[in-house]
Amino acid sequence: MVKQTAVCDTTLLDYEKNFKALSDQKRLHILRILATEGRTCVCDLSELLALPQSKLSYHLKILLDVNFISVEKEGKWNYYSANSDEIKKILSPDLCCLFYPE
Amino acid sequence: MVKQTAVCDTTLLDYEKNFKALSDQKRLHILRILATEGRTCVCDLSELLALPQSKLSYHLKILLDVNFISVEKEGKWNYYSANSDEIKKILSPDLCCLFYPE
DNA sequence: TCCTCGCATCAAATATTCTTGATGTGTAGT
DNA sequence: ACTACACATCAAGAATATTTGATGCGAGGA
Repeated sequence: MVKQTAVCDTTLLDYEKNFKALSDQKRLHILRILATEGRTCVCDLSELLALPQSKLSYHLKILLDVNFISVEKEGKWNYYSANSDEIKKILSPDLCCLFYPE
Repeated sequence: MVKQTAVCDTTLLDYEKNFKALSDQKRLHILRILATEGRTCVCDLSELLALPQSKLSYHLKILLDVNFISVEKEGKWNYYSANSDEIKKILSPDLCCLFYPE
């Protein structure tokens, strides 16, 4: 047969980026902590995850870029939290225990 | 505070692997074709996706390893199909139009 | 103003993933 | 047995992603 499916590669590219952001244990762990603990500053995350600050920043940026998390800057501190609505758009409800709040 | 969340790293590792399998445009395209067209042999996939056979095999193996697809061998041909149940365990219903059959 | 802290960012080194072309294996036809 | 086909697998190189330590920058506090 060989019939071309209608393909919106832009969309697939977007999904690729989203899944890439999720395809790392550390980032999944970050998401879970943010989802369960709520707003958390980088220094606390760094301790909770036992990650050096610069590595953590690197991974936070990746999650930020796909809008799975967001930051609020207050004085010297940056507080991160999970955007559970965005996460729910992608992930099944079965994964709630891992990544969704409450 | 700094309180360690109960973490099952094995589980996170599994999810990492699942999402890694999804984090590639070509593999997402493969999944979509299998989901919409149903059982398809490698040679047809190769044409549909305009991928050389060896590259296609590489990506099929990755999807196979996480059980998002399965093979049936018949004579000279290998027919692949999407395991939509497995996919549904991971992905939100919103993504149905892209990846789920019927 | 000077110093410190919390964090982002950068560049270099390393690790992981993907591509490519060649080779191997099993099946079917002659 | 020989050949052709459908596909998997391998090894080497190319491309990407991650780690590491250093540096930079803004917000307070002294």
